[in-house]
Amino acid sequence: MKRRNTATKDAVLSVIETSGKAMSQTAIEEKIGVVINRATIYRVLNRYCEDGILHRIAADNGRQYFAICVKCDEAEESLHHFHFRCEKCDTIECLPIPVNFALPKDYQLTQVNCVLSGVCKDCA
Amino acid sequence: MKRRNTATKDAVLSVIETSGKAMSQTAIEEKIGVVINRATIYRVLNRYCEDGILHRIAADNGRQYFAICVKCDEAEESLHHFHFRCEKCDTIECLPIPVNFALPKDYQLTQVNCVLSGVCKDCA
DNA sequence: TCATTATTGCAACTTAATCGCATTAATAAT
DNA sequence: ATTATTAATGCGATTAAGTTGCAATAATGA
Repeated sequence: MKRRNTATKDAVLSVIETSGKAMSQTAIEEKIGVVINRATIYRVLNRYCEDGILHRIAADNGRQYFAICVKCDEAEESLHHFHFRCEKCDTIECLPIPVNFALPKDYQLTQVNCVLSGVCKDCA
Repeated sequence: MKRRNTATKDAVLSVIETSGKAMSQTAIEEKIGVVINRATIYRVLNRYCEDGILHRIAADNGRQYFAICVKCDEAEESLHHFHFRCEKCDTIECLPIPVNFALPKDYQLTQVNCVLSGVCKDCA
């Protein structure tokens, strides 16, 4: 399944890059300027996640947000940082705060999802 | 809005207590033994959350889980612990690991939701 | 025992996300 | 440059989680 370059893919990534934050499908659709089908946006986002370009954050509002992780090319450990979801502007940002924990014996880890919620500095 | 005692309420709480873990509505409905409507279970769970009996965990699978927090009567800080979601047995447990972080200036915190996922000790 | 109103069940609804399928279009082969 | 292959897209339908309106039921207090 070799990937092809399309305007849609570029546009989606560009919107997220510009925002500098993690975005939901809805937010991307609103900001992207052109009309792109919802299913297509989700498929583009899922492909980017598979390819390690984006990472997915499951927020406590039950929705998915997608972020470009500047450190995704480094160790997996770099994924272990906190996210902050602002309830006012509906965005999520990656905080430069590492998540530290020691899992009890015999537990196998596959995912870390730490989301703090409240009001961000821009909306305070 | 004074609360009334019902068999349904007791049964729901009892199932969660017995499991010793956080449970989803689906899991509760399966384990509870009697037929209780989905909407009713959600309403019971939401009421328990309002009353501080249960707390709600938003898992990275997009679903809600409900747990009896033994420390809910203590300081709010006690809520800041990690949860572990086992992908095999579909339960979430509260880990005795505190979540530590220092929020950047001007951020206001209202929620902490930290979920680690993988395989728990019982399923390993 | 009766009145009040919280609780419940049912069906409909909302929202997030996915999926099947026909069509379009990016890339590789000729 | 033309054609063949198949990834990507749009559309509509579908799934799943959770909520809501409303009428019926039942817990509590008078």
